[in-house]
Formats: sequence, structure tokens, C-alpha cells
Amino acid sequence: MPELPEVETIRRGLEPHMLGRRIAGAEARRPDLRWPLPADMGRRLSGARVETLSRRSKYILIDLSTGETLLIHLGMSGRILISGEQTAGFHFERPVPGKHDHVVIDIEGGPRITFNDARRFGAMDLMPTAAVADHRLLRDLGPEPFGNAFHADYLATRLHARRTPVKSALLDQRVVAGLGNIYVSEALHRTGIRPDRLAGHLSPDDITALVPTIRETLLDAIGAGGSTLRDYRQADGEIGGFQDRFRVYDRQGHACPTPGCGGMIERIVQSGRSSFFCPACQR
DNA sequence: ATGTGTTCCTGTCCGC
DNA sequence: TGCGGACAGGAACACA
Repeated sequence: MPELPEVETIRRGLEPHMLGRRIAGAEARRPDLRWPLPADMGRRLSGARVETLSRRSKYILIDLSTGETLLIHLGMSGRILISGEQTAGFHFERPVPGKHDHVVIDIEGGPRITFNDARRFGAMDLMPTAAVADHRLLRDLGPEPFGNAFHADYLATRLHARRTPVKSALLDQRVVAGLGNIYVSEALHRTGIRPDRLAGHLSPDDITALVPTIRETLLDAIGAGGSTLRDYRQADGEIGGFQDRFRVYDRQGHACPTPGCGGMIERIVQSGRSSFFCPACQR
């Protein structure tokens, strides 16, 4: 489900409720997510104070006063929701966990944070904070799209020898971290590049244009609170708004929104995943 | 090494 | 309504 803009939106939504607060209790109600949860995760989280909440690619990282870091990945259908009604004083009324509420974390004097994931492709892990960079899920990730290490020369180097379509190359988290199926299609349309062009055949101008366009696409989506298709919700339960601004994603048969283009959006399947593009203005 | 297809799991939607 | 099939925002893994 969530790509970088959705994960960043959720991180921002969690921050005011978790930062500097203490975890009163945590429970893994269903430990068989993508991988088994750490057996004693609830105990290791309980009593810890939240020091920082950050994001790397599509992962949320929560540093704790215990010297450990909680890693959260939402997979395709994962959600994180904040809930609980503050009643008289500082007492919080906790909701009854639902069918797919796999982990609940209660904040001292604060709300309940619930990890919900119907398909269970999501993951959580707990590790020493010093070991985060070497974690097997993080160590091979490419640069953050907003980081200084992501620039045209870098991208040219990573793409020039690749015999795979540019769509697939940009989905490869080792090339650049955080893009998913929506934002690759959207960024390629904004850049005027067909998704089935071979990555190694892009021109220097194509690659130079891709870097800022990827950033703009992601920033626009973050500004809209992410995209809501089915499962995604912001941490406060609000839906995102970027789905109303899709130019091509899930819009096959519609007119291309590029001014004066007149093309019609097509859907193709690449490596088993849908791509959307305008054959008239993407070359 | 790089590329592609399969797989994990549940829910929803669409056509018959 | 029910039923079967396609499809879904990810990415590890197996294999060519």
C-alpha cells in the first residue's frame, strides 16, 4: 500500500502523540506478520520513552530510551491508527481491537496506537539503535529521493547498464528508496518518459529531468496527505487527497491531462504490475 | 550479476 | 445473492 508520501504522512501524524512520551504497554495480538514478531516485543516496548520518529524509504523507525529502535513496514495493506477518547482527567477510553489489529501500543496518558494489516505483508522488528543501518531490510536501500546523494550523475550511473524498463528500475529500492507503483507512473508521466523505455537507453536530459520531477511528485503527494485508494488512512484516520490529482495512475481510458496533448491513458503490465501512461506525450 | 515470475494473505469488485 | 476470477499501494525469494 503505502509509498513514501503515505509513510511520511503517517510518521508526521504519530509524532505529536508519541514523541517524548512513554509507552505504558504494548501487545502483539497476532505475531505472524510477514515475519514473526520478536517474541518479547511487548515487554521490550513497555516503559520505553520515544526519543525520535524518523522515516527511511517506506519504513518508520522509532528510537526508544531503551537503546532499541522499532522498525515498522506497512506492506500493501498496513495501517497505523491513533484512537482513544480522552475522558475526565487523563484517562483514555481504549477501543476494542478489531480482527486485523495485530499490534497495539498504549501511550502513557495518551492514545492507543494500532497496527492493522489485513494481508499481513507488513513487518515490525526491534533492534539495537546502533544496528539500524545494518539491518537486512535497510542496508541495501538506495538514497532517499530528497537526499543529496540522489542526483543526476548518480542516477545515470545506476541506470546506464540496465536492460530493464525504466519503470522496473525505479521500483527497485536499491536504485532510489521510497517509490512505489503509483509514484513511478506519475513521475514518468510528468517527465514525458514511457515506462517501457529501457533504463539504459534514457538520454542524459531524461535522467536530469527525472531527479527533480520525482522530488516534486513526492512533495505534491506529501502536501496532499498521501493517496487513499482502499486501505490507506493517515494516522488520525483522515484520508489522503492525492488520488484526486493522479494524472495517469488507474486512469486508463481517460484523456491525458497534459495541456494540448489529446492522448488517452493506457494500462500495460510490466513484471506483473500495472503501469499507466500516455502514448502521445510519453516517449 | 541481472532480469523475471512467483509467492505470501485478505478483501473488494465485476461479470455471469 | 452467489461464485469465480482479476486485481490491489510491497518486496523477498527462487530460478533462468
